Amino acid sequence: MSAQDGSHRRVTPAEHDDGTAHILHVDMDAFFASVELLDHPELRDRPVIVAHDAPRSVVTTANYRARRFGVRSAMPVAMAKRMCPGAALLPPRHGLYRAASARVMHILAEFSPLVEQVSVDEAWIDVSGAHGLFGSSGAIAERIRERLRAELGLIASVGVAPVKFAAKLASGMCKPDGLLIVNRSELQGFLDALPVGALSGVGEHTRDRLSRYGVSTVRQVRELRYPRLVRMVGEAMARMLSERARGRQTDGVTPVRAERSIGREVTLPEDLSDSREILATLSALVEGPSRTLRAQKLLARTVTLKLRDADFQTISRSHALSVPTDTTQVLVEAARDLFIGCGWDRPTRLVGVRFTGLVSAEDAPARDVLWGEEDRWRAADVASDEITQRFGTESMVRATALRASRRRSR
DNA sequence: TCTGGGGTCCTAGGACCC
DNA sequence: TCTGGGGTCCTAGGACCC
Repeated sequence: MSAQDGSHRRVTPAEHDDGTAHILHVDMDAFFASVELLDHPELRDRPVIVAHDAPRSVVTTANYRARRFGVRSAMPVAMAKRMCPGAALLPPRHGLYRAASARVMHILAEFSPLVEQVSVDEAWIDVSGAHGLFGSSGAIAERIRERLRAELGLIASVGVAPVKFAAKLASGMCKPDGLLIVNRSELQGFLDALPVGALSGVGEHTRDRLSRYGVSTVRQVRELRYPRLVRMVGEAMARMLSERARGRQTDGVTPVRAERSIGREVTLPEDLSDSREILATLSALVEGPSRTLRAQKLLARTVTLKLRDADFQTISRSHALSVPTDTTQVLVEAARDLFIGCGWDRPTRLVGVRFTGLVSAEDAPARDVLWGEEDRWRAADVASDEITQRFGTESMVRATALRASRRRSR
């Protein structure tokens, strides 16, 4: 409460830093809403919700003024509106946020080459090598916050700790507009007091499981014997929990991580029952991620179809191709085959497609030795990519998708 | 109030190979 | 004649994060 109206700002003075914490976690406060406010200064003092104003839509971000009314991310917009009728509702503009994100990351990169971007609005920075130039970790954290505010008009909270996960915990705890430094000697005490659910990776399910054994704090996790923990939550989760509970983390700040999958999914405005329409939606859906594959010079090995029915039952079906591809037609056919093969006949709420098993197109065997039909489809892709690049993605629509949309509008 | 869309990672069973 | 065990890949489902 006090932190939310700014009267007790949670800022550790930089002098608290004793030189044992070198990882910063920078987390932008209410990022999308803050970026929108730069464009809408007249809304500065009002509750602002970033979300599509549609029946099945959920809240993407809300500013702190709206959060006071109980509005939260992922909450249905209908509910948010009822909780906070005076809020301004702004549709998300992801291009704008990506651009702002790039400016943020650009500033961070000036302090250290070791910047790991986690999402649009978050990054870890390892400043071990930066003290000579910029001073202590605490001092660097302060300078970063000042520059983001002065140059971009954006507020960030920063956590400083000896390991990544603790830095992230710290930034979360001093939000908004805060700075929290956790020195090595303070780390165990800091962790012990936390509920397990505070750890990233521990959600509702794991929390419930642990609570059935009477375990609810990080300290209790630390005091469990390892085999028992494994029985409770499984091997990988146990390993992670056991390490974190002791303040340990082996992986450091890794600047670039290769993408593992590319996909797209849509929740339809109304449930669809006609399988021809679902197929048409699916075909159109494949276009975007296929283009992304080609733009990033990647090939996909596996195609996964995702379907959700009116009762929220969700299934997935996947198929590994014999040869990785980036050809839209091949990917469309794989997706269609999966749909036809699974015998789905329920009213459909969501359709999705995802490509995994990504490999670099450069590493793949040269495909100009291939012959026949796929070559012609590839030529069509090249032409279509050129057109969409010049005139936008709306300019090209697969004929099957077009027929479906005509059918719907009749 | 009725549940988005972009992802990552893990589990578990079965096939297949050595 | 019956049977071990480990590794890897594929598939389906689910937990989790922002």
